[in-house]
Amino acid sequence: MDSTWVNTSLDLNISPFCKNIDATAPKKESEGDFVDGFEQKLRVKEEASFLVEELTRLSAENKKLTEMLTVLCENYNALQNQFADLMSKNSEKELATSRKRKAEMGINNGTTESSSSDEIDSTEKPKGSIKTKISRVFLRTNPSDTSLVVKDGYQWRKYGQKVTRDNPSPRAYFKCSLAPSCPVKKKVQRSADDPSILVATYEGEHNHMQPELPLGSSHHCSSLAVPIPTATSMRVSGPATATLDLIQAGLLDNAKETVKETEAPAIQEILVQQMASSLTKDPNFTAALSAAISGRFNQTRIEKW
DNA sequence: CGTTTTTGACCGGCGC
DNA sequence: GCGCCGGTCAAAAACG
Repeated sequence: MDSTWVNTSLDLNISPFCKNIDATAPKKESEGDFVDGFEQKLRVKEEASFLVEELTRLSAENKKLTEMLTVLCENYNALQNQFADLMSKNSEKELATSRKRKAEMGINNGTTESSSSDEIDSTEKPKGSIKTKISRVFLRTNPSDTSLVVKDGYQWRKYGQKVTRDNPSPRAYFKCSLAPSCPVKKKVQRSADDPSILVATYEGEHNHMQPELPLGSSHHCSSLAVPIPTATSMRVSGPATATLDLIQAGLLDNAKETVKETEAPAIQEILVQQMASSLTKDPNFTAALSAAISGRFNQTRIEKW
């Protein structure tokens, strides 16, 4: 486990321009009256060479940052896979106990999970025969906001609401109303642990395109939720409590349809920000790096899925 | 007046 | 078989 962690102590010069330029720039018009043309030329030349040198140094630093980001992403993916493996085992146990399903394949054994999971897929719903893909989205909202609305770009029609046993807050049931034949369903319920977190569970895949968002509602809107295939969820301790949605092996292909490059899911942003904040204490660097990771991370996800 | 939401009834799976 | 529970239906109400 320890081998997957990255040494996050960076020794990078974040704002070289500020320091160096400030040190060389203070002399201006006050002296300008006393220098002749030759000295002015010399000064401009020195400044130019300095800028070129600075540019070269920044380029090298940029390259270094890019490499570190690559390593960071690789390590993150490795860690994510490890966690998914661990939690997929746990979730099977959870499923067996909470839903009290028939223990026909010795699910609690823990040593035969690979073969038993295949059996689940083939025998769980004999009459349906269509394996619906399930994904889950966690969305932080205002706890006082009682509407179970998750903006995900699709149009939903509510067809039911239930108070479940394990959670005091009601669960809302939605169907996709964009296409009559669209089989996708969505369940939205507040987290029992943290009422400020909405948990939206998607079942099935849309058989139509996602509608264009109205002008003005930017794709980068942070409240736009993006479904991510999941086996479970984890709580991350840190500056800001965040809910992560980790990927279960075998469900990855679902994300191809649901994750758009133009959308900036709040979950990813929070995750990325936390990764960046662990790199350095410099707030400027944190902001710059988190922005860079966001772009890089999205790109990585798209390429992978 | 058409569409959406609400909400109690109903249904099926599961455990006892 | 009965009761519990999650999910769905559908009539009524609310809404634009």
